[in-house]
Amino acid sequence: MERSMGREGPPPSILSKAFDLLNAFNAQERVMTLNELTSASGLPKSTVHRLLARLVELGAIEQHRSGYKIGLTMFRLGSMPPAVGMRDRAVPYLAALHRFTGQTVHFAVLRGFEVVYLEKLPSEHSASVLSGIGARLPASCTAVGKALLAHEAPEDLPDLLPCPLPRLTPSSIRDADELFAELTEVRTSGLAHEYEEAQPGLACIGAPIVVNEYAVAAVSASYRTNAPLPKGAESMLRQTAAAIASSVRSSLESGRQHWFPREM
Amino acid sequence: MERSMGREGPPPSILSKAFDLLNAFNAQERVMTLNELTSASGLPKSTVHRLLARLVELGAIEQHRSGYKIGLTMFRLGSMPPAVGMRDRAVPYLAALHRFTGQTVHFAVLRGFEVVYLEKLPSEHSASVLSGIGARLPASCTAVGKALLAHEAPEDLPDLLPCPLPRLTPSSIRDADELFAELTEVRTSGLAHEYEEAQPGLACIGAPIVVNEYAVAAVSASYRTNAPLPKGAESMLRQTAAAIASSVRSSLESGRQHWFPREM
DNA sequence: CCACCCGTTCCAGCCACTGGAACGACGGTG
DNA sequence: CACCGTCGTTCCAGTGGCTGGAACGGGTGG
Repeated sequence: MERSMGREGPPPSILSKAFDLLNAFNAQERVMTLNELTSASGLPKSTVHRLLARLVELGAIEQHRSGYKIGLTMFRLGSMPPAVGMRDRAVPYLAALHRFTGQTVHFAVLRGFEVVYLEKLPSEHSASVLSGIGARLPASCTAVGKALLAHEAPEDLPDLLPCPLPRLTPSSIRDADELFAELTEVRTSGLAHEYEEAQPGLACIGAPIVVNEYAVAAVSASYRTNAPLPKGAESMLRQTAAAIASSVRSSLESGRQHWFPREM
Repeated sequence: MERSMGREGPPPSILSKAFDLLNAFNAQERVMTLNELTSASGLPKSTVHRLLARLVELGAIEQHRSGYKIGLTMFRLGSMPPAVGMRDRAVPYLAALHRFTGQTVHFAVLRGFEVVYLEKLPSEHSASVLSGIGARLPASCTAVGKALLAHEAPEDLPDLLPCPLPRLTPSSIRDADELFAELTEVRTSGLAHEYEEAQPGLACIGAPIVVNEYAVAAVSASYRTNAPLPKGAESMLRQTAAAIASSVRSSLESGRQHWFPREM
């Protein structure tokens, strides 16, 4: 279908199809039927059926009265990335920040030029489904992303930046130099800001979690543009980030894990 | 290798090998090298190398300075099973129980004849690595397992029970009738007990989380056999289970999810 | 300098994978 | 009751992705 062009795509392996299928599940409808999966994944029905049977056998998918859902094998594997350990350490502090601000709190790491959300504590009235757990967003459009990019080695940045910066709203940064300017400001102030750059009507303050000179993750608190954050939010955010950083730092020293923080 | 016998195993697909590889990662050493994975998975080195390359491309595995670790794609998928939503609802109550008892708290669901641990809040001095998050244990050897089995339809039980009951210690139940007797007692008392049946020196009290006549999950608190639980532990356990049950129940009514609880 | 371990690459043969098409079971409709 | 649409399931011959032993190169240590 997309190989009609001269673009010689990589030969589709059964593995990539399997993950296409798994990725066809979305967080909203956690139980999907075969035909839904067929159209959502774009694979031939016959192939989907065969793959489902195999994946069920492996526990990656479970049958749910004539429907399918992600299985607990995926849950087991999904709790194994090193970053998850960091998330677990951070959660209590995130909860405190969440209680204090009453707004949506995010916790994310950087992968390439994207942020990946490891935790999200939603505010009461959160209709937003962007930025669910595990979701990826362009770093330049989010407060956590700016906080993380600001602490990357400046010489690495040009390699990371996609040539036309991806944008989620008209307010999203479009110019690389403008981004650089913001990043240096983030580095001095210790806080990153985002105003309707990811989603209209929403803004965000973010703080990096710095360990060994690197930002291993970032926290943020978002707020509606028509209802500002409580007064002490900024300092609370700083405290949260600092507390998580020292927790991570101590786990590096005492723990048996000898990897460097930047590779979470 | 295991096809030397007349046993005609199912033809090994690339998918099963991929999951063999993923399952070769264990929670302790979260970053593994190619040769470690080769021997841990039992696959030919060449195959492992090829699979790793593909899985890295898909984000299922990430490279970590000449090592490999589970990637965040797995994290994303691993947060999608419906049971995870239930876990998130339960965690605050589990934390309260954990604070009260000071001992290891478990939260698990039933899959076939095995329990799968969705959450584990370890006590201070927990050396035990059995029953990590996502791990599976024979239901008959654990308190959560007994609590869950007790609320299964009695006519389904014989199909679930493996013919020789799997045992983890000399104290593990070996007789099916003995198990049945215990289950009826669990049903009347509302609590399940386990004494050195999963691990020597450890015991457990478990309570089912009952919604719509079915046990959708179970909680347990474990304790050393030489240091009994605090006095109010049993009633606290009951309260915890009841609180989680009503939370789940309300999420079923208000929520958009219309599946039956037993299929978590 | 050699021995050893690790990760990487190569390649011809085979067989698992492919996906269009046909089938049978429901459930709603005229 | 006949008809139609939808869903899950099964079939099958062609083919190209998978296979894994073996050989290669780079690094470390003895």
